[in-house]
Amino acid sequence: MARTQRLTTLSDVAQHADVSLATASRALNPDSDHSVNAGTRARVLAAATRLSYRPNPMARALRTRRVPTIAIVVHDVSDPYFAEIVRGATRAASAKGFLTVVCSSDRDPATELRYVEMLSLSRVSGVIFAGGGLEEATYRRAMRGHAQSIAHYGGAIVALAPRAEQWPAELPDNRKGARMVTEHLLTLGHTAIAMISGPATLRTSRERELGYAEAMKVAGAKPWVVAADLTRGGGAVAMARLLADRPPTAVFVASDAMALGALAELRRQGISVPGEVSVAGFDDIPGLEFIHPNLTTVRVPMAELGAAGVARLLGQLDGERQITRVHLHPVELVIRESTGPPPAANRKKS
Amino acid sequence: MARTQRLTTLSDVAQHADVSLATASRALNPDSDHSVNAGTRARVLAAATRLSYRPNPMARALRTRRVPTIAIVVHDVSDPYFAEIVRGATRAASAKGFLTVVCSSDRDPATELRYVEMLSLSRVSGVIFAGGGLEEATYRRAMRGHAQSIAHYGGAIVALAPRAEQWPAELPDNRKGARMVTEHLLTLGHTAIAMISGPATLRTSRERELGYAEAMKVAGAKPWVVAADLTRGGGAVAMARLLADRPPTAVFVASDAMALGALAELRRQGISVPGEVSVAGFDDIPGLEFIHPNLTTVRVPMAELGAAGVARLLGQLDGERQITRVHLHPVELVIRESTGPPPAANRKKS
DNA sequence: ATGGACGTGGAAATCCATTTCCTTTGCCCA
DNA sequence: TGGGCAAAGGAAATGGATTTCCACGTCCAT
Repeated sequence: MARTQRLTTLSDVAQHADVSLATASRALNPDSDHSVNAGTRARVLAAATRLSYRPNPMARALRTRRVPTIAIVVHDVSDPYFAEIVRGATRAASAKGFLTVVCSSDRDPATELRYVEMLSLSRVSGVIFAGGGLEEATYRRAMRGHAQSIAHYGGAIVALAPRAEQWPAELPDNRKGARMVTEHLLTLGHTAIAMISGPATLRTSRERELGYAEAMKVAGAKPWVVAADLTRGGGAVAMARLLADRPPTAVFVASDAMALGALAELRRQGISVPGEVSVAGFDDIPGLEFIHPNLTTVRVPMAELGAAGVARLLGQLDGERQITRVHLHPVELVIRESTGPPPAANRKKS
Repeated sequence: MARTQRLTTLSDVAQHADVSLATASRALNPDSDHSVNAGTRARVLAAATRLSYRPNPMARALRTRRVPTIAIVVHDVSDPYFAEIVRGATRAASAKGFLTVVCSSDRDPATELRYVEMLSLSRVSGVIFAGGGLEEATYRRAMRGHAQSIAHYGGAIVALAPRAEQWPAELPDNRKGARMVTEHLLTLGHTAIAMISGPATLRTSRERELGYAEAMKVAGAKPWVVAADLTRGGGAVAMARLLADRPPTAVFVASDAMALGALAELRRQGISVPGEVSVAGFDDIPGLEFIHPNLTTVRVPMAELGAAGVARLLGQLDGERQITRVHLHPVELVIRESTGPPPAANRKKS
């Protein structure tokens, strides 16, 4: 097709600067332990600029056995939670000269495994797992195999959600966040507080349930958890189920996506929020201030999580010593409009 | 850190199969025009399997000057419109054994240009531009340079939004969609129909404005366009501006993101939708059915656009003949709750 | 019988930057 | 003044696959 034109190589630069290949390389990579005379370096740099030299990433990758690319595996790029993480990660990565490949498994474990194998074969510098993994034996075995081969060639792995695999991790403080938001509801006077949680197989769900249960226990209130799909639709279905049963005065929803669905279902049934039922979410995805009522939630620093994952990964590659396996990122309660005191009738009871 | 262990190389395979390096390579890549004896090939294949040989992608990339990855450049991964496109593209790409790198410029032209240069140096197989470009001279010159070097090494380029550069493109039928939605509002009886459009520098905005203007002209109504940032916040600001001026009875907003902001502003001011003002969006981003009122909009097949972009790109790489430079994808009017007849007072007037 | 085509295999060049080893030079100190 | 050492430069090996060029043998046609 299009004729491939020869770009300027290091040896062109070396010739123009009248030095050897080795010296040219060293002049351009000052990190090396081999020093270069200031004058010589200046000559090389000048030649490089003049010829607008760009090192060939493939040659460099072949020699250094490292691709300047990191991968990020998510359940769904279209989910704002993951999208934000990706945003933070790509920004941090590109600042360090790394490209980011995004692999979206669409919540299918087989797809995820296929991706990870592909990544391991491509010898990416590292893989960031933004979402949780399954506990299932086949999945875990396959994943362990891939993780091992990644480790074999010197690739790094970082998780941004709690996982069975004991990988280095940058995690939001799920448990504390759940406790905080539940305490907020309790303080408002609620006692019939239900929780809509994610799938039981996900550790993130379990951590958030734990925080909720702790706060409820301290207050002497009875926990009441419904599991749902981690999507808007899942939230709507779960809320319908709660309402059909014995309507709570407050609902803690384990993710904002689900909370949006729950809110929609409440409106569909003409139930006022927070007048009759208070709703709180988790994550603080962007745009919550544009929906009605503005959702009370727990802010998870998603973009920061992504950036921290990249930093951690790069640190590992540089052979930095790992002090702790898990870094916990603080979360913050954001009180907006969707939570308020329970209706008078209920308050009397308590 | 982790000692990088030597993996089996092609020369290991060649030794075990007792053939030369060249023969081993040819046996494993049957596409070559150099034939290999069936028996010999079997020996090589057996050895490869036995040693669980995997070709080193870096070495291969260095030699063939091509990496099996395609890049997709977006304005903002967190924007649902782009997220959907990315979803469609990555899925299609991975089905063909390609990885996808996502580059999010965060709406900064300089960042975008940096990315594109990086991509061109990395010799990615192709680049998909999901968003529009600027008209500004400096930007266009730089972009032309990068595009040329991509073409030089045989990389492909595809656009998913109208751009000044005459690249092969898979585009939504913006003009028709805008016309359709405007006609819908006119049919409902509106005449004071304002449009909140995106930045004038974006061709997508201009195409949508064109469709709107056409429909308005046919109906003998006066067009009235306000430009805004292509974000929720931008939509809110623009709506506030419209309301402060001379409130229209209907507003066509050129993107759902902006429409969400506009809707929020209307609610903030206590204006009922569609009772007092009708609102229609564009794109049909996912989740619209969970916001209130459900937004009338124009469905753009975003994921399909992404997939079509990948298919087009791969076709180019295979040297397929391009019949037409631009493929137009049909859009569809989706009437939901946010549009209705104008209030009685206004209807009398008309 | 000879020239040419074709099928099959190998040696070596190639892609291009990084990194070993050396060698040379200059300086300091004993 | 000679030994030791550091600084600075270069030649060549290295990473691993693809591809070019060449050689050899076989078979068909002239």
